This record gives sequence, structure tokens and C-alpha cells, in this order.
Amino acid sequence: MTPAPRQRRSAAERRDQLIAATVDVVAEVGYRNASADAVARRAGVSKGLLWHYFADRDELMEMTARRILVDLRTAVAADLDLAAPVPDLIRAAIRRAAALRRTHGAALRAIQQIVANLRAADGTPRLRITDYDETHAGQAEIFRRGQREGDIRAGLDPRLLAVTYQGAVDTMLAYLEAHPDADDEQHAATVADILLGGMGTGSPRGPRRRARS
Amino acid sequence: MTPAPRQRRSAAERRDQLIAATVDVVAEVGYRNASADAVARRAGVSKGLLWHYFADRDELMEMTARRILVDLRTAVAADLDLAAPVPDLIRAAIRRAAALRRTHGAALRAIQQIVANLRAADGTPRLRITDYDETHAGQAEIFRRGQREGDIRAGLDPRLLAVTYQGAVDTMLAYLEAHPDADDEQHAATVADILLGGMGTGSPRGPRRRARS
Amino acid sequence: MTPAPRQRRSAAERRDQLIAATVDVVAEVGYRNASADAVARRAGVSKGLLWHYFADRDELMEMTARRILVDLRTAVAADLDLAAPVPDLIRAAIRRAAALRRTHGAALRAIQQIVANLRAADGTPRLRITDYDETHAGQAEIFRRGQREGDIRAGLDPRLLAVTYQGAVDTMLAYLEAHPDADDEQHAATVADILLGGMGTGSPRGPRRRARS
Amino acid sequence: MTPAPRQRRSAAERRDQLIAATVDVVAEVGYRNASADAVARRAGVSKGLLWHYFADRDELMEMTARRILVDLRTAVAADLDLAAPVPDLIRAAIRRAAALRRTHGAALRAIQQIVANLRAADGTPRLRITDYDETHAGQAEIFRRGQREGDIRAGLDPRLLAVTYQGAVDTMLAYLEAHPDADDEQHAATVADILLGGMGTGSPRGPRRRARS
DNA sequence: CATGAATGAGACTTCATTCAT
DNA sequence: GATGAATGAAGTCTCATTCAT
Repeated sequence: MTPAPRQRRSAAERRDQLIAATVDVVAEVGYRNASADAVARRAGVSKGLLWHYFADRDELMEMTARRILVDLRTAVAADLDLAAPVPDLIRAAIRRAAALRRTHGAALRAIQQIVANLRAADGTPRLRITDYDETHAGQAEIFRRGQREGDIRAGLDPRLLAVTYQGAVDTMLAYLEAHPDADDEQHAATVADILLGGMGTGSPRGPRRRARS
Repeated sequence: MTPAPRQRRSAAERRDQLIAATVDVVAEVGYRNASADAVARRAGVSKGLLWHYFADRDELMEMTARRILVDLRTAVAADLDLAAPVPDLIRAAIRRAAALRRTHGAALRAIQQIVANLRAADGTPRLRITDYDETHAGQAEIFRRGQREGDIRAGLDPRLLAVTYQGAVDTMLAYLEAHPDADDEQHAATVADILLGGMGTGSPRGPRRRARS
Repeated sequence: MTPAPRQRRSAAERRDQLIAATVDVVAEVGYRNASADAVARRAGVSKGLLWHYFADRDELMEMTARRILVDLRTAVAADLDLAAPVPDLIRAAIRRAAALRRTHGAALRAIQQIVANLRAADGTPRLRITDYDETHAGQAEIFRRGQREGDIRAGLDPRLLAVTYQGAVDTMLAYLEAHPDADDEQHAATVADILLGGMGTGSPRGPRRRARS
Repeated sequence: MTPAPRQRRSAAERRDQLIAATVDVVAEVGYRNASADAVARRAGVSKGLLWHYFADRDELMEMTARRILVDLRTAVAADLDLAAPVPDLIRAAIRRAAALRRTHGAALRAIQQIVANLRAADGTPRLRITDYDETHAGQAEIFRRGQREGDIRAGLDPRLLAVTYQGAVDTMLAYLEAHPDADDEQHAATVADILLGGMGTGSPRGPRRRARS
């Protein structure tokens, strides 16, 4: 029973390792059952090490959530042409988001769990409001551009468009998550059709006539 | 300090009472902190009594979730003319759903918590799949009728429409929940415009030209 | 391995039992090592029961200290003629206090430990100030009477006399505690001689000429 | 963020440095919260270095206590004329002790904490008996001289006088500690009056008639 | 039926101590 | 010699669940 020799790593590496373990464990067993012990075990690390890097479980969870958010945004935004006509941009973003299921499944499940559960001492939620609003604001800006360029119907509140768009994406992800056999490409296309159809002006850039096989 | 006289009630009454307390407590402090103690205290009942009526905490939560689902469906469906043209039906349903925030706020918060957290022993979620699919099936049927009647664009998968519709409604509710000052009537109208605009055929029954002030 | 049948007792009984166990354990192994587990084990009770009756370890310790204080005061004050001339009263009180070693040894050791260690969250001591000052005030009153009656030298601050008196008693107890073979009657007599000799006016009521063998 | 350059110091210097830090930390946050981490941090030294110089926490605490004891004795004994008449010597010693509060406050608080808490593995105290008895023996010798010289009443056990004297001093220090506004000169004078009055023979060298303003 | 005292598993967290660098 | 990352034992406390009354 010789104990495995200690691995000494940099703080950044350990944090990454522990956050990655947290993502996996939360995704698998849910927030509730993702005990600090389970996370440490998954990371192949002693229980105590966790508290070297995170003040408490809440901090671990919050940092994990923030990391996931960054990762997901990065994954969606990669290669996206932000200057493209808004409908094209939206359609591409939805397709990319749908693809996250295959590349970031655990992260998606984990962040849903954390956002739903992380609460301040008084019981009020601790994420979402700050961070999600920020996301919405960015998206609203895009829709505003769409309205200026004539691709998005004027008269619709851009912020409300953002909320609805983001919600449609989240819903899509949750559904795909729960139905592993569903065709994400098709789902993404349909969601894009509906959203853009409803938001658009009916100009040629509106809901694409399905050219896909 | 005379103890409250023991109330003898029927099993159904007790269950109702306990479920109602569960809804309130979960809505207020979250799934995690909704201990059996807290529920019993809220119901004004002893801790032990809880276990006369529910085998364990999971069962209590599951039954609470089912009850909420029924209540919400009932509230939305009330006075809804199921035979109306599908766009009208959908628009009315969305408006009713938005109004739930005012009448069923606790229930909405509670069911989100329970669905997100209730899990089987192996860590896999325990609700959603069974029950939500059922809901989707019913809604898909409505969209199918809409397609037959020419109000909903053919070629869109009815089930997928149902999923997107339900997701838009859930998102709307979550947003309204987090933003108590938002105007739910307006939000509902916009969501309906977008959805129906995107799903519709462009016929007169499509997205309503805003007649509201 | 049938578990012992559960004993149901009244809250007061349990509290007494748990406090008694706390006194014993603290006296034996010190504040530091008097873990909640150890206390529960000593009381022959499950770990969790402790938290049914005490909010946390600090509360348990504080209540134990208060209880000891009351017990000790009661034991010293029993049969004491409070109206007697002050020197006689003091001499009797010292003798009684010395006798506490035999009847309240554990309580003495325990309260020393608790007073020395119980601290508020900010690190400042938590007892002593409130309660000890109160004790001092009562004793100062007695010395004041002694001054009025001509048994205690005027010009000495009564409060300071009280502090010195109480200190001498505490010291005596600590010494007797550490030296189980010492003669407490003799120690008490000497301490009384010194104190009363130093505080007295030299009148006949002063330090008693030793009539004891 | 250049790390402080490693200081290479002699073992004695390191030990002094660490003991001084221990005194400060224990005085501030109490024995319980004086973790090895806190001590090392206070000393501006790594945690690991601590264990180069001290085998374990107990040893650190014990050595700290011994050091304090030496320091305090030295401070009290400095400039004291050991050959002076015993009453004068005692009075001077008490006054010096009272002054310690101003010069050695942390040391006083720390040693109280350590003595009260340091224990062997079996839970029995680890200091006090050995070391205090030694102190008592030295003081008893002084009182014995006082009896030979006719300044201290014969018939009183010198050891017991020593114990009572030391106790009065400790009590005084504890009281002054807890009451920062008290006048230590006056307190010392009164304590000396009482002790010497009670121990003396009534000869001119007895309790001084207060010549102080 | 109803109560709430009692149990015990398990969670989070601290910290003395070790050891790779 | 010096550092601080890493370990693991132990402690406090919570809470679902049982059961004597």
C-alpha cells in the first residue's frame, strides 16, 4: 500500500483539473450529489486539496459555472462572422449551439445544474441575474443592428428578442440533451426558421427556403 | 402554550396540505434547503406525520411536481377554446401562461427546482422525460391540426414545433420570474408574434398586427 | 447487535445529562479535546442528539459554564449565615470553597477550561467579563458592610477587595487541584488569616488566633 | 511580486522569531485558533520551516511558554534588591508585576492560554506542576527569610505563603488585563497592603501607611 | 393517528504534518 | 536550508428516517 507519489502541479493546472472534475461529476450525478469528496476522488486528488484552491463548495461551483460559460461562449463564437447579416449570424449561432451537445455535453448539463442550485445564504439564487443579463445585452445589440439593416422587424423590443432567442437555444439544448437520438442539425434549422421567420421582415434574408437535402 | 389540538383529517386533505407546504418551501428556499423539517413546520404538522403519507423525501417531491403540473395545465387550459383556430389558441395559451406568474409564482419556482434536482439513486434525472414528453405529444397534436387547417406551415415537424413552443413559454416564465417589473402582457404578445410568425403560412391568421396601445 | 432501545426523556433531563457529561469530559481531557463526539459518547447518547438541544458546541460550553457557576455558588452559599460579621462570613466561605475540591472537583476543572477558552467569533473571550464582574459586585457589597461595621479597614476599595478575595480563592482551588494531598482545611485557614489580617482593623474579630490543633 | 528573498538565519534566531510570532498569535486569537499556519504567516516564514525547528505544535507551545516564563521572571527581577527586607521586596515585586501589563501584555495573555491548554496525549495538563512548583519553591525561600528576620509572621507555612502570593499576583494581572482602565499602581499597592498586612508581624515594616498622593 | 425525541450516515471544512521541488 | 503543495484524520453540524410514547 505505498501511497502514490505526490504530484506537484501549478496552481492553474490544479484549478483546471479540479474544475474539470467538477464539471464531470455535476453532469453525472447532479448538483446535489456532487459532494466535494466525489469531486476530489474524480480528480484523483486528496479531499483536502480542494480547500487549498477553493474557499468552499460554493466557490468551487461558482467558478466552475463561470468557466463553463466562458468555454461555451468561446465555442459558439469561434469562426462566427459577427459582421454577417444578422439572420445569417443567428442561424449559424444556433447551429453551432446545437453542436455543443456533442462537444460540450457535460458542460451543458453541469451549468444547468449549477445555475439552478447555487444560492446565497439567504436562499436567493446567486448566478443568472448578473451573468445572464450581460449575455442578453450583447445579443440585444445584435438584434438592434438587424433592425437597422432591415433584416429584423422594427417594433420588436431587442431585449425581448434576445431573451426569446436565448431561451429557444437553451430549450433546444435541453431537448437534445434528453433525446440523444434526435437530429441536431435538423432541430437547429427548424428553430432558426421559426425564430427568423417570426422576427424577420419577410425580405429575402428571412427564413431560408430549405435547400438542405 | 396549549399545543394545537390534534387535527384528524382525511388522508387526501393531509396530502394536499403537505404538498402545498412543499410548494411554498421549495419556492422560497430552493430544493436543497427544503428539508422535511421545514416542510412539516410550514404545514403546521409534526415531522413524523410526513412519513405517514410519503415514503421518503423523493416521493414527496415527485408528487408535488406532479400536482403542480396538473395545476398549471388546468390553469392554462381553463376557458381556453380548444377548437379555436390554432394561432388564436396558441396566442391565448401564451397569454395565459404569462399570467401564471401572478397566480402561480410559487408553483413555477418550485417545479423548476424539483425538475432540476429530483434524481434516481444512480444520479440520473427522474422526471422530465416521462412527463414532459406527454405534454409535448398533446401540443404536437394541436400543431398538426393547425397544419391541416392551413394555419401552420406544412413541412415543420409538429413535435419539434411543440418543443419549441413549450420552450419559449418556459423561457418567458423564467424571464418574467427574474424580472418582476417586466410587462407580461407585452412579453406574451411578442413571443406569440415571433412564434406564430415563424410557424405560420403568412395567411391573415398569422402574426397579429399590433392593435394594442 | 440489536440496538439498545431508545430512551425517551424530557428536555430538561437530557439537557442535564448532556451538561453533566460535558463537565466530566472537559474536566478530564480539557476544552480542546472535549469533542462533541466524546461528550455524546460519555452521555451514552447519539452524536446527533446533542444538536437537538444545543445549537452548537459553543452554546453547549457556555450553558455548561453557567450551570457550573450556579452550582458552585449554591454549594458555597449553602448554610452560610450572610448576616454574620464579615470576617466570620469570609472565613466560612473560604473554608467551604476549599471543600469544593472534594465535592465539585470536575466542575472546578471544567469551568476553568471553559472560561479560558470560550471565545466569540472575533477571538475575544466570551465569558468572564459579564459574569465575573457580577460576582465581584456582590462580594464588594459584603466588604462594604464590613467597613461600615468596623471589621474591614476603611480606605480600601471594596471592589478591589472583592477581586483580591476571589482571586485568592481561585488560586487556592487551583493549587489544591494540582496537589491532591494538600490539606485543604489548613490551606483555607491560612488564606483566611492572610486575607483577613490584611483587610482587618486589628480588632478582636481580625485574624483568628489559631485555636485549631 | 518578487518573493521575499530567502533569509538564512541561525537556528537560534529562527527559533526566537517563531516563538515571538507564537506569543503574538496566541495572545490575539487564543490557543485554539493559533494554528501553525497563522504562526508561520505572522513570522513571515513558510509553514514547512516551522517543523525544522519544532517537532510538533505541542513542542512549539511548550517552548514558547518556557520562554515567556523566563522573560517575565527576568522582567520582574530586574533591579530588584533581593537582599532588601522581605516586605519591601514583596511590595516592589508586586508593583513590577503590575507594570508587566504595559510591557508584556501579549506574553501574559499567551502564557495563560498555553498553560490552560497544553496537554499530554492522555489529556492531563502538561505544564504548571513542574514549572510553577519551582517558582513557588524560590518564593517560599524568600518568605522563610522574612520569618527569620521577623518581618513575616512565624507559624505560616512558607510554601503556602508563596502560593497565595503568586496567586494574588496572577489574579491581579488577570483583572488588570480584563480592565484596561484600572490603575495598576493603586491596585498593586492595595494588594501589597493586604498581603503584607496579613502576613506581617505588625512591626513597623508591615503594611505601609499610604504615603502616595 | 400523531408527536417529536432519537439515531446515524454523511456532508463540509480545518489543520497538523509530510514531502517533492 | 526553505517552500508551499499535498495528504488525511478528525471535528462540527445537517438531515432523512425511525420509533417509543
